[in-house]
Amino acid sequence: MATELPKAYDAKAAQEKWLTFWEERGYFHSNPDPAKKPFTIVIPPPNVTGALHMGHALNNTLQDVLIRWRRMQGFNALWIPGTDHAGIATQSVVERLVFAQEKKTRRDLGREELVNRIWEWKDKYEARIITQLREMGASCDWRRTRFTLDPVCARAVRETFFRMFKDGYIYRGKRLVNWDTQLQTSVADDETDTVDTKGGFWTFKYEVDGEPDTFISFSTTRPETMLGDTAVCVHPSDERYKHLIGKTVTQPHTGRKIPIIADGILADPKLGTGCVKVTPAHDPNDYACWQRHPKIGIINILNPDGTINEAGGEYKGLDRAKARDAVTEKMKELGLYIDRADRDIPLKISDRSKTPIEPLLSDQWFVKMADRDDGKPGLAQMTMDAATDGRVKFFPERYARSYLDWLGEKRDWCISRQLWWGHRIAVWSQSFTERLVFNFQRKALAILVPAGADAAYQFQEDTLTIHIALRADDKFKADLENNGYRQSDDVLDTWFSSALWPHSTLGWPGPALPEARADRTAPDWDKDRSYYPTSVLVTNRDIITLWVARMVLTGLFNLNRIPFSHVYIHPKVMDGFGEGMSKSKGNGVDPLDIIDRYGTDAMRYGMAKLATETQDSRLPVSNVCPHCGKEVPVKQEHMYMRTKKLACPECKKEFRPGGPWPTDDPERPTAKQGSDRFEEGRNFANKMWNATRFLLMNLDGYTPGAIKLEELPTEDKWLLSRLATTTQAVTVALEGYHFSDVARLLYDFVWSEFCDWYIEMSKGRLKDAAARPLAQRVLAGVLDGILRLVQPVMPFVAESLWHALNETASERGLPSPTKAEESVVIAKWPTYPDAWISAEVESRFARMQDLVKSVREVRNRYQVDDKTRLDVSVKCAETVAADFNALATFIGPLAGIANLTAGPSATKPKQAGGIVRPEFEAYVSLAGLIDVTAEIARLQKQIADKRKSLEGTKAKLSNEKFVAGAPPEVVQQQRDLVADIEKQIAAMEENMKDLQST
RNA sequence: GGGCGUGUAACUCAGCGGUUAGAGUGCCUCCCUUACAAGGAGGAAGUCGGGGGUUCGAGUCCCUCCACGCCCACCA
Repeated sequence: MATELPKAYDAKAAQEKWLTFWEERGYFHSNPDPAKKPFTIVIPPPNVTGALHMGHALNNTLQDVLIRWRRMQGFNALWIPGTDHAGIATQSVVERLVFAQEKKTRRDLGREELVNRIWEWKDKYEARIITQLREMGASCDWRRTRFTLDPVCARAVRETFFRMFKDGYIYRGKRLVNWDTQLQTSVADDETDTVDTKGGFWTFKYEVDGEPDTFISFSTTRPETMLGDTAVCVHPSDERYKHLIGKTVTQPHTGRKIPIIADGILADPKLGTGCVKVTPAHDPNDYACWQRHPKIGIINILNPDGTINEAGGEYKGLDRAKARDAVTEKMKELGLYIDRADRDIPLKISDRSKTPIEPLLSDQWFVKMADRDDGKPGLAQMTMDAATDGRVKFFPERYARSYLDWLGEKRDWCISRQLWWGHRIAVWSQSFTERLVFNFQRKALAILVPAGADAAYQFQEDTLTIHIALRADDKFKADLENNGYRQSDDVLDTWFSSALWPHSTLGWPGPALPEARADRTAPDWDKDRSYYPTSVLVTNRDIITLWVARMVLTGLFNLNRIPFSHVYIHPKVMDGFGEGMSKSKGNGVDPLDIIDRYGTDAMRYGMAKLATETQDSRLPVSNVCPHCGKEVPVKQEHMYMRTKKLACPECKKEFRPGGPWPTDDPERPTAKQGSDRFEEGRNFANKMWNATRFLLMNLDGYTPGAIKLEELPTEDKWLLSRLATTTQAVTVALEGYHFSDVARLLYDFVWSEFCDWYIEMSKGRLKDAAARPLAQRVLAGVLDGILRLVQPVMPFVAESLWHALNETASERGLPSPTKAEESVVIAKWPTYPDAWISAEVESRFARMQDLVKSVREVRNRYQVDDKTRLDVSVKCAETVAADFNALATFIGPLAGIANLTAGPSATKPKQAGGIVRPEFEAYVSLAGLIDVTAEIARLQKQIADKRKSLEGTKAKLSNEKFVAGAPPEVVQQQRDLVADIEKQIAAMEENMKDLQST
């Protein structure tokens, strides 16, 4: 006797149970295995800044679907999890926290202490992220969990930096950074906000040297930068100024003679006066101009605190705002001031200090992307080639373009960051004030650094600095430090370590050095390299340039092999108003809210469903009232924490809208969020649960056995045809990363075909002792296939049902039964014979469905009693082919079914609705119950519609161009259609006559 | 400014040159029928953003306009 399942699927219980089960069995752990082809994915490591959001839920669900599917297909599937230290983001989160709690800045704490605090934070959030991933069902190999700052990754970073440094790909250069004058640090672009601010637009003039009364005028929004002007620039083809090019002007505040130059990129004749002052050290465009015209020079006028430095002469020490006034005043005195206009100017503000950013020139480390003339490959070109020659393929293809366009600029990559949280740059430097000393030290290096040491040097001529990079912390590091060399304070850009992720996680460069061995779970590159290159990278489009391109770059640089052959870019989850989700907007949704309310399987199904080819997808959410459970749709004003309380329209009690609230409020609980987009998945899981429940209740006396297709009843043949078709389609969809199709195909087959039709039809057979064994085998066999197909997307419900089924029917399957695996996770991905797919059977079945639907329609329209309903049903059933005798119990007990035949019909199931002949007769015989007038009107309209479509089709066929131009099968299709419509019209007209005669 | 993408039912989305444009949710009617009310049966609901064009044939391809989203650049 089968165990009876509870009435509804309990997602929570299943999740707990199977997570433990899977892990105990070690299904997700992978070891190199020469007998199996590897299928590898590395997770895009989530930042340890906080909790996972819906974007992660989407990203990880899709990866898990692929991994679980490939595992079933027999691949050696490995999914490597991990997290990213996310330099700036994490450091600033912790700095803010420390300041909020202790009123201490990072300077108060010091480097070591701050870094310790961040490690504590990291441990906490990493654990939380891993827990969340596990709860989403991610089948990662947890024993291989990596962190971009752990010893294994650190070693890869150090090695890569060293190699690039040694080969001259890494160099020291100048760069304008966003300088925060209050925090006295540089900040990344994404740590700044640009706001329109009221400002001025000043116009001044400089007098041309040697030509009294000849002036050249220009405009600026930042007059104080005149102190750092090193040129005045016009467009080379601008007739107004052509004659002045090559002459000089005297910068009045500093007395410097500066040239008038021509630069077609910087100067735009149509803007302002057509002439522009050039301040290379304090403006990105001017800086670029200087790079094109290095002889004009570059002068930094700012101290790190935002005051003017000695280059500003008499203005030295003034704050930049005061300097602005003073400089302007001076121009007025000299009669060189023209005017000032009010103007809204975009002002960059530091996110953290909320003070204006100053562009400031500083020394930074760069990776050179351009082509080289020494025979070594140019990194950008090399990386581009991998995509153009198809070694790396993008899905959808169009994203290759962002990758190529961006790399095509071959802009150098600034890799140093003035932060404390990250991989500290392993370069020891010393600057000298005298060239002689510099040259001497340079020669003496051979003595300082012993032969055979893994060290590389660079000599920076402009600052008389020697840079020494070390491959590891060798013994002589102390000697260096004793001789005045200091390790750089800077750390590497986070993307530098993420760029190595596909090979650093596998233990490259191996074998492990002592510091890496300290990590007991360290991978072994010698063996694990067989997982490289990985199979597919699953990520979103925002980081194609920042991350994807750089992984390809370092993969090629370090290993001369691409890191992955496919890049699948999935859509973004937007809020209900079409905007991207972000912390600052406060419109994010917590996946745990969704899991809690709908179950993990439902969340995963929902994620798969929205992963369509082209579109970003909106996720409108509701606040679920914490008091009564009422769903209150989220409005835009609820976000950004603008609405602090909401009253439930149902129970009138107050709560806070869901969102990232900094503190709890016992008076006003925060609502969890829900979204009806996950109901489909929840219902689907429950549907499968109940289909299995039904089967288990009808499995008494089950015996396994092979089936022969030709001996099966039509509905079985139909079901197997649909199963084989669906299985093929799902496999193809997975191969092409069409996750939405996967979800839809599964849903349609299981619900609309297996449950709605087949199970209903099987009920009669299950009561019939003779027919019962076969029906049981087919049901069990098909359900077996369904669970396998569903497992990658909805593993928890699949596993629950798999085990339930194993209890009574552990031997099952089609066409021949086999012993089921102990878990659906490791079951084989199904394949079925092509020969099962039969258009003829499907068409016959469709005809039957049409008839049944018509009867139902009539029944519904006229609320007839049971006796009459039976009459209609009988009448209908009599018209159905004998091989559908299973219908007996489906539409009503059957009496005297004759060998009536209904040939194949071109009608498809979805075209039901038109009333066809046989059952029409039946209900016409119920004349007393029918509203004849209404029915006639209805028919008339239907006939008119048909006529119209008939005419259209006929017109098409009488068009010579169509007959000649369209493909023959299309023409034939149209001819069939005409015949079909004519038949339908004839039937309806007959119906009409019948009706009129009543 | 450049690039990419999107406008299809009340909402969220499929549909990728060829029958009468589909699904889920929501809505309306009936049904607690021993798998499932998280269910069953049926129904209403769309000049496929506007305008041109190509084609025998256009949600589907081209042009253009209008809205929206994302990325990159720029705003002396």
